[in-house]
Amino acid sequence: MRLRHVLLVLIAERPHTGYDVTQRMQKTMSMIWSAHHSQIYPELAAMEADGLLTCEAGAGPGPREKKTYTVTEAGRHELRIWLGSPYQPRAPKDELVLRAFAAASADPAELAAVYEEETRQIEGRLARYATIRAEVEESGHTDDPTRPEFGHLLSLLHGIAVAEARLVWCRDTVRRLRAADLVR
Amino acid sequence: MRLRHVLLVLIAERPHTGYDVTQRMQKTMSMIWSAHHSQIYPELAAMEADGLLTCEAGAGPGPREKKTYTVTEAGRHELRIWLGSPYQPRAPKDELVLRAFAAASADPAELAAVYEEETRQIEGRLARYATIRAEVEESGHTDDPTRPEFGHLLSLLHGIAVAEARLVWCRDTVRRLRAADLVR
DNA sequence: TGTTGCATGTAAGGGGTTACATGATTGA
DNA sequence: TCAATCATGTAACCCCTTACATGCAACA
Repeated sequence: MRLRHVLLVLIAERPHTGYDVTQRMQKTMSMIWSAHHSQIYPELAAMEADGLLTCEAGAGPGPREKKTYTVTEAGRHELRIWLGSPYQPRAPKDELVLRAFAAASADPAELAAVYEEETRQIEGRLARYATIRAEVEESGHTDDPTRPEFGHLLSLLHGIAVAEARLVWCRDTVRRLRAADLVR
Repeated sequence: MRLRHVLLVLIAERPHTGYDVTQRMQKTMSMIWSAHHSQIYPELAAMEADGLLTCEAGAGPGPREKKTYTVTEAGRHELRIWLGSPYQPRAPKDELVLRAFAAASADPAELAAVYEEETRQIEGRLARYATIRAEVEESGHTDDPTRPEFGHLLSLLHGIAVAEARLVWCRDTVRRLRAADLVR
């Protein structure tokens, strides 16, 4: 039931439609979580049935109604319980690291190219994070723990820290693989 | 088809039984990947059916035969193809970061306790990584790209780098949450 | 007139976790 | 005698991705 908590977090900030949630996941929230609308719409309906959300329906642009969801008191309670509960990490499943693990079965030059491309990707991501960070900090609410921006900055700082660590690792990996390729 | 590649990587090093693979995932490989035996046994059977593995069966300790799998030439080919193919990252889904994102809906002191516990967990993990690193480096094969230890060290260095970055972030997050709690 | 954005839904299938199930050997 | 280790399998269920499906409004 992890998506349920993601949806509670977002809708607790302010009311959202399923479409709004989908957009936020694809854009600003993409370094934390993502989900497809095909997963979001049924879950929102289930959460309403369970009393965590209420729904206000109105005329929509298409053939169906547009539904705006709001968190109920029961929903806020569930959210607080979850936020204080012990954290149980999932096993990391990282294909990039798996490939490094398998280096002995690879062509070093080919594998080095994969990590070189990844350094470029991470550099781009870091640039985007820097832009978002400037926007969030400009809001002036990042020291107020009752404001969403406080938490947004925290998660952004995580994204930046981990991306930087991976960037250094990727560069070192390219260097080691190139050295290995010369020896060969 | 991601588990398939993990199994190819491990069995390409040397023949494994399903039990061997399960053990390695739970122990030394846990920072890269993990899977339960209920997923591994059927996948090994499917890979044999697809010609990526061959299987040698003998008397086992229990009611069923013990099966040792070896990678075929087709399996090694598939592995090389995958290692050189473009990397497409999955969306990160990190509950710890999601909680930070939701800080505005949390009790700051309670949330700080969650991150304090996580710093302790990471410190323990880093100590275990250091032990494994010493063992791998002692083997003396970490500069030879044809040896499994070369790749093992690379992935271990990733685990260490990311764990250290997260540790710094966790400590900073505790500090920010405690400061917020005082203001409140 | 064709594409993008808004807005909501269903269906099929892949991947993963938890639980159920069996049974021999070794060591405390 | 009780627990752990070795060893393999199935079944139910949950979560997620990909693809199918509809239709209006605005803009180029």
